[in-house]
Amino acid sequence: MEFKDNVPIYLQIEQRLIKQIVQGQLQAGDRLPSVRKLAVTETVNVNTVQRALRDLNMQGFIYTKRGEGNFVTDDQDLIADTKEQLIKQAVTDFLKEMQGLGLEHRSAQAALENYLRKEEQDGDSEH
Amino acid sequence: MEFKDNVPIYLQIEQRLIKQIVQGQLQAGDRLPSVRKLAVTETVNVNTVQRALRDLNMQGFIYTKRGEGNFVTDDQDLIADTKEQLIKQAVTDFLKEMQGLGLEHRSAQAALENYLRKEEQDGDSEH
Amino acid sequence: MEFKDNVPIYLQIEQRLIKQIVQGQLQAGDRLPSVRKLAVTETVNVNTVQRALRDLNMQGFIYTKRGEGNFVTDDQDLIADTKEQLIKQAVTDFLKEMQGLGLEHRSAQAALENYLRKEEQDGDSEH
Amino acid sequence: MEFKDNVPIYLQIEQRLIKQIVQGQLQAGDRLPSVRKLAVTETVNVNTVQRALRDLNMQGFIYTKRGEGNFVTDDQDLIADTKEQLIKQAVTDFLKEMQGLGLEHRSAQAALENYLRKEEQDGDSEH
DNA sequence: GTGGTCTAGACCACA
DNA sequence: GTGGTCTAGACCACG
Repeated sequence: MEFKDNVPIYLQIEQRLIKQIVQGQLQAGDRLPSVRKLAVTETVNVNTVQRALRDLNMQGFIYTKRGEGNFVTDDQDLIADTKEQLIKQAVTDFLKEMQGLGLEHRSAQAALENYLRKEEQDGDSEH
Repeated sequence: MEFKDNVPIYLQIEQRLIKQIVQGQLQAGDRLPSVRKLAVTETVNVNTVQRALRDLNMQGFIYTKRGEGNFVTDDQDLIADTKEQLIKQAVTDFLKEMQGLGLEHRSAQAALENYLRKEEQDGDSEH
Repeated sequence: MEFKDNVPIYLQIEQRLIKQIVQGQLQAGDRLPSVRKLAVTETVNVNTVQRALRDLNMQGFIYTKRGEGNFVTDDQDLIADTKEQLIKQAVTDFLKEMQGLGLEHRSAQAALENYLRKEEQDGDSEH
Repeated sequence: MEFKDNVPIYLQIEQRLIKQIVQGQLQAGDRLPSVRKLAVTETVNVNTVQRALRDLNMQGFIYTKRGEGNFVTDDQDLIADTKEQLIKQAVTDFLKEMQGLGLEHRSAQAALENYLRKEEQDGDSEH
């Protein structure tokens, strides 16, 4: 049983940026905030941000123009593939969590459906 | 933005035990492993285990018989309520995660359905 | 015309280690000197060495065992491919340099042959 | 182990000019571009160019006519000797590089021959 | 301004 | 011991 398995900050930053790209919040070609700005908003050292961006660079998610900044890749396939993979991960994580609570896959699905139905009923009273 | 997700160890132990109860792995009236045994299997200090058990006691999940050990509560309602709550938590976590990937609730549900269909197809070839 | 194009130290370290692997001075499975030892022998900061090793790791040339050290990959294909590529690079660099001196490829080759013939004559008198 | 290969700029300029002379791009008796023109094309300070030319003067590669400019030497022997020396340097550099990759001299030669044969095959399909 | 490199020194986790 | 992460601050190169 492993306790305290701290995800490194630079990885957290990477993951957050990847999500923003995949989600469309950061569009292809968009310029990222400067390394120093990110360091401030994340309340983290400049080097830590740079390490994250360096990784994203090597993974193809962003590209760097020296003296100008970092930009989101135009490789739509990469973005689509990543999104698919992240979704699959979220699904399996959910199923595993539910299994830990004693619910098999189809039961987990039923619980989700049940939740959504209730939510929509409540939602109706809001508009 | 929170880094450093240092969930205290005793809380992690509590959560794990609660899941085992809710899931049925630990049945009502079952005796828990001794504090010392738990300390070993969790590779953790005895005091840490004791703190976890004290909390579970206060929350009603277990009760202590002096000289005999700790036992799972017989309060089926509490167990059921907790299970329901944990399931709800898992569902909302899942939906939130999928939303972070740009999928609204019904899309998230569709992705789950999609995953399960594929899984069952592949699973058929295995039996 | 670009002057002063300083190759970063960490890249120099990477290249030197790759050559040692390709050349066989570092064999598959060999343990590298520790990060701190390398930092001393290269008279360079620990972080700089770590950056080099991290890159080599991602490129597959070495793998890390936490708490034990860094080891040369067993992937003989990767080593062979890299060697081939480095040789090709050396050849094209040589041909380009000779071209800058007014020698076309076959003339460059002739100059090399000429040099080796003389060298062997001189070498004969040494044994 | 030397890092920081800061070859002085004026030396780089000298070497480039020498190559141009040896290669025949600058013929015996040709007038060099003016100091100011060179300073521009090399994106460098005028003084730096002047230092390079002074050196070349002392080495006999060029001579200065006051009020007219700098001219390439007519000393064909000097040019020929220099060329020979630069070629030898290139050859030994190549051999040393290949040795660093584990190839002895004759193996290096074989790799060169191998490269040229392939190149000529590919080249045939291009014309 | 931008990013890139490097250092010195700290603290953590694994074994 | 090992490697991994992070910081604070310096200096460089590009534009």
